[in-house]
Amino acid sequence: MASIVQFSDVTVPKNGKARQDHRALAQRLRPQRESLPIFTARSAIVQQVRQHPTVIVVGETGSGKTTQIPQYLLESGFGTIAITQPRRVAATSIAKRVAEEVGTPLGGRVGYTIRFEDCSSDKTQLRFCTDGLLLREILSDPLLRRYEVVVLDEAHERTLRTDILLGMLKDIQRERKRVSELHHPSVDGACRDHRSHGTHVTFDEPEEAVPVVDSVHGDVTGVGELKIIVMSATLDAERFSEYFDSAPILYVAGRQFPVTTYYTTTPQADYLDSAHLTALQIHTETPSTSGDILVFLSGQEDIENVERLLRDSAASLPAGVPALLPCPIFAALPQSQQSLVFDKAPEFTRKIILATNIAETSLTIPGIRHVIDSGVCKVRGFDPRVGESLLVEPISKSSARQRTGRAGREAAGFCYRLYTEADFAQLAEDSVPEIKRCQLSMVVLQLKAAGVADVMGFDFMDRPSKKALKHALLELYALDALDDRGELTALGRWMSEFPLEPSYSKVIYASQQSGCTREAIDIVSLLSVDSLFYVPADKRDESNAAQSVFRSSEGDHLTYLNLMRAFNKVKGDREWCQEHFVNRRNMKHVMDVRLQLNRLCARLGLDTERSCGTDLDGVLRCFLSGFFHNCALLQPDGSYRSLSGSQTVFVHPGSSLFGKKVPAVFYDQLVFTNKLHARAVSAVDPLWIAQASPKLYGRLNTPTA
DNA sequence: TGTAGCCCT
Repeated sequence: MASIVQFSDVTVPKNGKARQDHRALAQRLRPQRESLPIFTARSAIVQQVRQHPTVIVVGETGSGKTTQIPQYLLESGFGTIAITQPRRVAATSIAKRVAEEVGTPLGGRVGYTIRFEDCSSDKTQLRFCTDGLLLREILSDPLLRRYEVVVLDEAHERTLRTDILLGMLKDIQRERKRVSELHHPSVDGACRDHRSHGTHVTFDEPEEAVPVVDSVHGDVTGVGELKIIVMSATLDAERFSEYFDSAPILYVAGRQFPVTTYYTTTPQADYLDSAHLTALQIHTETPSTSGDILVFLSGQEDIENVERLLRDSAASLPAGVPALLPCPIFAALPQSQQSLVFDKAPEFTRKIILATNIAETSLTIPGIRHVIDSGVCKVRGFDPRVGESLLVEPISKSSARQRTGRAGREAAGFCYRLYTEADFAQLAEDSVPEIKRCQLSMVVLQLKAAGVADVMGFDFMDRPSKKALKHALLELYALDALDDRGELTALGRWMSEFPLEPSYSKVIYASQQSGCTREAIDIVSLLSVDSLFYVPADKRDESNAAQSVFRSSEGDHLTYLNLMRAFNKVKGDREWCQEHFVNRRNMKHVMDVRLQLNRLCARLGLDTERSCGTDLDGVLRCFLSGFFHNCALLQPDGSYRSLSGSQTVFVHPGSSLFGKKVPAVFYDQLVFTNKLHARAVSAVDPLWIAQASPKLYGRLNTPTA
């Protein structure tokens, strides 16, 4: 019997050559692995993980903690390990590197799983995944029993998903400890000691073992304890340690080159002007061989303004000064233009990269030796009373340090902060965690579905405001996802299966009765990206004309549907997208979401082909059953006033209803920038709104006179 | 009348 396992390791004749190649590469990479600063701490790290349920690891960039610690655990006999990353590219690229170092093909012992892409197998022992994916895994496997260790990387970023994971993993760890003791009642310290010292003795299941069934987690037979490793790049590790019952903190040295930091002597009135002048000064006073310049700005508008200033200056540089090449980069920029940042500049030319926060963590641009930090960024905010906002705010100290560090990746560098040292001292130590500044309806639904009955009492590392939690509970109640005792309804359970905000899954639910599931899934998919079009600042009229072919007089939802139909007709042709200013990468994402939703709906027994044909009013009514709280009515003065908040809202200039006057609209989202802007807006009959939510607008149904 | 930081399922 046991020989089956041994054979599978030896007899793979076809891949024999490939396996040798993998091993040879791993051998070649070995000296490099062993020269990493973290290598000397190898046995200390493993020992700490054996001795403690949770360990905090603090390591600077280049310490190798992300690639090495999982391997150390694997080599020491730990079972299956999940390592989470906040970003998809990080999960895939790190998995590739680690597979090379381990010497096995990707998807074998080392693999990754992200949405739409699973490169793992039942052999996979090191699984790199996104934090959001592990969160969803909890819904189908509430104790994460397939993992012996979970490593939470980049925890200092405190993304929404990291924070929920922190709380849920803490719960799971406690629960697994409880059930593993339940399952081995006769064995006290001795057995656990054995396990925790990692002599990797595996115990056979006791013969008399009967399945242990738990009301929330199902059969919990044979569940061992869960090890948690929290990895952070900043020194705020004490908070993680406190949260995990005084977990030990391990510090690992990094490989960052020194960066000289300069401040302005006086506060700057206009950071765009200062950024432009500072970049010019660096460019003219240092040789272009001393590295490229990276400028951090708040958004697209800033970037386009500084780009214009630089282009003007570039035309009149003194003789003998090399050329300069401004390279903008932000998330909404099409991929083809984004990639210019990574291209080598022509000879005697220096790149000046103008970036948003995207260059702070999401991507690393090679060749940077000078950083200019404006000290600001755009921050998403949420207040149940005001709604969402997106405003320019000062960054935190840790964010400033992160930006500075971007100058010292390859050699010693320089950072120019466009604010005074006194202003720096005034900055908050860390940015406010996302969980305290976003809508929580999806978080609450997920927690409820994972069996957390008392959401208000959940052990958050940073607690969102009571007001925000109550707002989410009320919204879920209005959507019929929770009953009047706050318990998950059958519909709420059904909605939690969807990787969507609850409003959208409600729309899909409602579409069954209206007979427009196909249109509902299409439009929900289309709304899953920030922007379907890319409009360059200097081509607004041109793009307006090109996009008018999709425009529906009823609004954006049906306009988007027209776009998808046209996109499918030309099979997503690259040139067609360019001609119509359609963001092809985002459309690709839309089509991936659509496929996933179609499969999920089919699994849940929905007829995904049910279409309403040309009766598109039914589609809009269907959307109201999820968006009745996002409605506005036309006022006598021609403005729109939101129904639930009584605030004046403005139709976004990019909307097909911009400048039009209709009696009532609903919108996908409301964001305050300089004004309250409604994005993705459609016209509806005011009567439909009242009918969509008797709970919220019930009184509107009864005549008052 | 005038415009969207970043990321995830």
